[in-house]
Amino acid sequence: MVIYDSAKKTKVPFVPIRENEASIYVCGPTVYDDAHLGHARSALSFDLLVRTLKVLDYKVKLVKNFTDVDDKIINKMNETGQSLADITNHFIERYLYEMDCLGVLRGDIEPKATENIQQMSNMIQNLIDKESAYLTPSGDVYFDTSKDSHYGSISHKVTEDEENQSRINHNSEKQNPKDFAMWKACSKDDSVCFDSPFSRGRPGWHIECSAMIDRYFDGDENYHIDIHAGGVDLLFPHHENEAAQSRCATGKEIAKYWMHNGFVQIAGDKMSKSLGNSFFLKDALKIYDAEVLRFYLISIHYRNDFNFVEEDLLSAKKRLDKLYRLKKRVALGKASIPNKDFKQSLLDAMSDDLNISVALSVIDEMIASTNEELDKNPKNKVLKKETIANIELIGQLLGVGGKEPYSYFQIGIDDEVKSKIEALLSKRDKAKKSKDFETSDSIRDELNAMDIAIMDTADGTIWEKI
RNA sequence: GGAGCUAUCGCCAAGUGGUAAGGCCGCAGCCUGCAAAGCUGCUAUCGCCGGUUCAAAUCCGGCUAGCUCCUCCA
Repeated sequence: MVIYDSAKKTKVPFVPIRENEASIYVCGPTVYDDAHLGHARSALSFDLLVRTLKVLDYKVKLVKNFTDVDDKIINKMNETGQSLADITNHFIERYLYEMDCLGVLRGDIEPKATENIQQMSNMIQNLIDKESAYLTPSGDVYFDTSKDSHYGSISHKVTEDEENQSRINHNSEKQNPKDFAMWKACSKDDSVCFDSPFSRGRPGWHIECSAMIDRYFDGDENYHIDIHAGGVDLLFPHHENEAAQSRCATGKEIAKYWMHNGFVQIAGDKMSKSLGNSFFLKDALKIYDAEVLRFYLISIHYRNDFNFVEEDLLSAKKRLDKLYRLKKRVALGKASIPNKDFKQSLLDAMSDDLNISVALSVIDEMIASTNEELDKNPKNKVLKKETIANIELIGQLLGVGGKEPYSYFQIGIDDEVKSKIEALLSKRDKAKKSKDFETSDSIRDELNAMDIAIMDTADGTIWEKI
C-alpha cells in the first residue's frame, strides 16, 4: 500500500506502527447542521481507504469523532431555543443515517467531544504545567506556538512573515498571533460550561482530537496512530494545532501519515456555508439513488477537486448499470473465488493511493471480457461463479454492486406501476407471437414513455427503469 | 498581501522520461422482426512560450486561466 502523505507532500509506502494493523482517525463533522455532499465525500474517501486495507488483510481500528460542543452549535441554540443535546443528537442521528444510506462503514468508536471533557482538561493542564500553554486573566487557555519547534511541520503553512500578512486581525490576549485557544472561559450568560482546574468554560476545537486520539489509541513511543484523515481545509490550522498539542503534551507525533480529501464544488465554486450553496445530503438522497450517489462520489480520486454535475452523475449511473447487467447474467449460482488477475489488478490500483480511476477501468474491462465470453458460451458455469465472486469483491472494496440486480433496476417503481408494466409486457408478448409487430412496437413505445426500457432475451423480455 | 494545487479527446478522467488507460456521448458493424442490452471497430500528442534530454503530457523557467488555504468549514 502506498499513500499520499500530505505532510510530506508525496506518496510514501504505508508501514504501520504494528505490522498488519492500521489505526485511523478521521475528523468528523461539527453537528450543528445537516451534512452536505462534502461531508459525504470525506467519509467516502476514507471509507475506501478502510475497505482497501481490510481487503489487504489489515486489522483496522477506525475512530470518527463528532464535535458536539462549539460556538456554532451555541449559536444554533440561541437561534432555536433548543438544548445542546437536542441539536447535536438530532444531527448526529441524521448524519449516521445518511452515511449508512451511502454505505459508509461505521467507525469502531464514534466519540463525542462532550464525552471527553475530562481528557481534554487533563491534556490542557499538562500543557500548562509544561509551559506550552498559558492561562489568561479572563480564564482562556492558549497554546503557545513559540514553544513548539516543529510547529508548521504538518501544513508547511507557517512562514516567517505570515503573522503580518494574514488577513485576520489578531487581537485578544494572545502572546503570539499564531497561538490558539484550547479553552474558552464562559461568560455569565453562557449556557454551555464545563468545570476545569483553570476556569469554567468550554474546550477549543483542536484539543478534542488530540485528547481522543490519546485516549482511544495505544500507538508506540513515536506515534499515536498510523493515519489521520480529514478534509483539506483541516490541514491548517486544525491539524497543525492538533499535532502541536499532542507533540508537546506527550512527546509523540500524533500521526505517522496524514491524508486529506479534496473539496466538492458546485458549478465550479467551493460549496460552503458562507456562500450558501450547500447541497445537503438529505436533498440529494431524495433525488438520487444512494448507491448511484456513492458510486459517483467515489469515482473521482479523493485528492482531486470534485465538481458536482448532474450529467456526470447520470453517466456514472450508466457505468454502474453495466455491472448490474452483468450480475443479472450470472445471478444464478454460488460464488467461487475471484479471478486472480482481476483481483490483483484491482488491489494494485487501490493500493496506489486509492487509484479509483484505474480500479474502475479494471472493472470495466472485466465486465466487457466476461460479457464477450458469455456471448460466446452462455452456459459457462465456471466463469459465472468466478464472476459472482468478482462482483462480491467489488462490493467489499468499493461498497457498490451488492443489491439484487433486478431490484436495482426497479428503484422507484411501486407495485401498481410494476403490475402495469407486467401487463403491458404480457400483451406485447402475445402480439409478438402472432407477429403483430405494430402492436408490440406501440406497447414498447408506451413503456419507453414511462421511462421503462425493455430488452428481449432468450429467456423472455426483461425491463429496466431508466 | 502571502502560500499552495490544478490545466490531458465534446464531457468525466488515468498516466511523474521512451512515442497517450477507462467511462459517457457520437459514428460504423455483429446480434435482433425492429429495437434494447451485449460485443467489435473508429475519434486526442496532452493550456501557451522557452529550456534540459537521444527521448517529455511527464523535469526546469516564464506566462495565462481556474481552484484552495492563510477566517467557521469535509
